[in-house]
Amino acid sequence: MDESEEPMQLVHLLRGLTVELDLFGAEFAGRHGLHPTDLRALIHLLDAARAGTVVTPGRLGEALRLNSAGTTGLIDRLERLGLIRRERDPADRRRVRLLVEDQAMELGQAFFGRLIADLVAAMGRFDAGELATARRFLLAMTEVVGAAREE
Amino acid sequence: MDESEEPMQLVHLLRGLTVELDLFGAEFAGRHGLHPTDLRALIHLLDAARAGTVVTPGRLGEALRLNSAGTTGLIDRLERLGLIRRERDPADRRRVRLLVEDQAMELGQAFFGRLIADLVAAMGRFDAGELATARRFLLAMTEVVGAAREE
DNA sequence: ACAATAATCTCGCTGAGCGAGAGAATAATC
DNA sequence: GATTATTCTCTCGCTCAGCGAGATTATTGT
Repeated sequence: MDESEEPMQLVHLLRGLTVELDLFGAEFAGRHGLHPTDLRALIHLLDAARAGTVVTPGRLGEALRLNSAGTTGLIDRLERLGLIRRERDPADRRRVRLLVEDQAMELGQAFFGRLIADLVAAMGRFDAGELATARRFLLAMTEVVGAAREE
Repeated sequence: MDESEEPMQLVHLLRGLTVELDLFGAEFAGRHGLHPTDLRALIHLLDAARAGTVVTPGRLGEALRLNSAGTTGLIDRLERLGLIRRERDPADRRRVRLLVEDQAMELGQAFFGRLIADLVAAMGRFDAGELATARRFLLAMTEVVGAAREE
């Protein structure tokens, strides 16, 4: 591993950025009585809600790599905090739908709002062509990591 | 939050990338009988080893946001796995130095090696100017997240 | 010598997540 | 249309990571 090469600098930057984001999330979670897993679940649920997708315990557990027992515990926790609600699916009554409460939206806003505003502001110092390059770069890196995950 | 804006796409890309990297790490850890925290500790120790820095339990715990009891447990685990070794500092004998074993280097190589090679290869499809832009971009984003962590 | 400070470890505990399997609803096969 | 197979969720008992409080050992200042 040659540290002097430019690509290695970029690899370290990528890693450093993910570390910072993780720490940011962990600290936010801690301040609000959540666990890192709870926050990840919340993010997933909010994304799904915005996309209009139905999330069931099974799907949530799969996304977070938890088994069914752990997933039940997670949902119990979030429900106890008043962030989500269980509701039987009337069509297929084996299923349970997970619905996010308004309080969860607000929490998500508190978490992301400020950070996103700051990130977008920082992006303002780049011109359109540079942002396009950054997007291409991030897409390429995401693709590589995704591919590496499939062995 | 307007999804159609280009900056928002970039924010989501950043988040998606960190998620992918986290999952990659978690899956690697699981396959090798490690916990996510163990892997993070290993990365920290390997970085320090390459930089020639002495790592003590106190410093490690601070970096990972663990208290002293949790840190002791973590070090016990890593030592039991033969990845690190404790050694009293002869200068200040209150201190313990954490030394990484060769096996840990190999594990780190197994973890990073392939992924880094793939990432660097993907960077080959960008010219020098584009890579410089990507670096500036990542630096700017890292700075914003870091600043946000300090309230 | 004798506090005061620093670094690490021990003890007891809480709780997240796992494995195994139960319970309830739906789908498939005869 | 009864019986078996399948799907989704939940319960139970357990393990172990990490916490709070405090003990232990080493160093530094007066």
